[in-house]
Amino acid sequence: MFAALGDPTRLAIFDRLADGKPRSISVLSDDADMTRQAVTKHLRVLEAAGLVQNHRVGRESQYAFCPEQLAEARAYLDQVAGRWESALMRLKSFVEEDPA
Amino acid sequence: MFAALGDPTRLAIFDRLADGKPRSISVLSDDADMTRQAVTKHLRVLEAAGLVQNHRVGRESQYAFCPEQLAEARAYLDQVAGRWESALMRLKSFVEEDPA
DNA sequence: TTTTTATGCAACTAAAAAGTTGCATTTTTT
DNA sequence: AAAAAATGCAACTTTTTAGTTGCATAAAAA
Repeated sequence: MFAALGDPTRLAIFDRLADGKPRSISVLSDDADMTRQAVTKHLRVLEAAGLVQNHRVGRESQYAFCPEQLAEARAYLDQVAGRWESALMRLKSFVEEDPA
Repeated sequence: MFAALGDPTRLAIFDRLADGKPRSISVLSDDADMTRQAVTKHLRVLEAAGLVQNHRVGRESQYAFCPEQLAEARAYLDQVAGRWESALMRLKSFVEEDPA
């Protein structure tokens, strides 16, 4: 999922969808400087990563923001940051111990 | 920087360094199932993304966890999540308004 | 000082990702 | 019914990324 957000085009699409409004492939392709097919591929990568959801309505396929995986990514980063913090703490108390 | 964490090998290295202990390239290569050179490349990608820091001591080059960019990533995800939340709020109040 | 250990550089190969093109299909619109 | 709009599928090219190999160098150890 970091890989999915790692591509600038995908990050831009994801960011754009964060306002909650679902958008069709063609709408998302309009202001991208690449083919509709390329955008389609990116959307599928985002979908596979669980970052967006897709449902077909009539002839168009709407992609919408999906918050679950986002939360998971945040949780992971928090966990790493937490480990780092406690490592710092241990280091600190090690330095401060044994004043003799 | 999402791209840097997007590779499983790099994520593993990064995760491992989160205990705060700096490690040399060879130490990090020992239990990786790839060449030392490959690990070196990954470390440089992580360094370029500001996720780890490197400093040479004697003949070995020690890589250590670097928290700044991590915080930035968290901030970004928080911001996206925040936008999503307020979009939900607006939608909710739109639905609830105008009971007439 | 000879030998090991830890690393860097550069050229190369291989594989995955990004993007394009052409054509077919389905749903709207006219 | 015919035309237009929105997609999907598949094959293909291009670019990047991952990983390897061989050789050179600097520091530490014997």
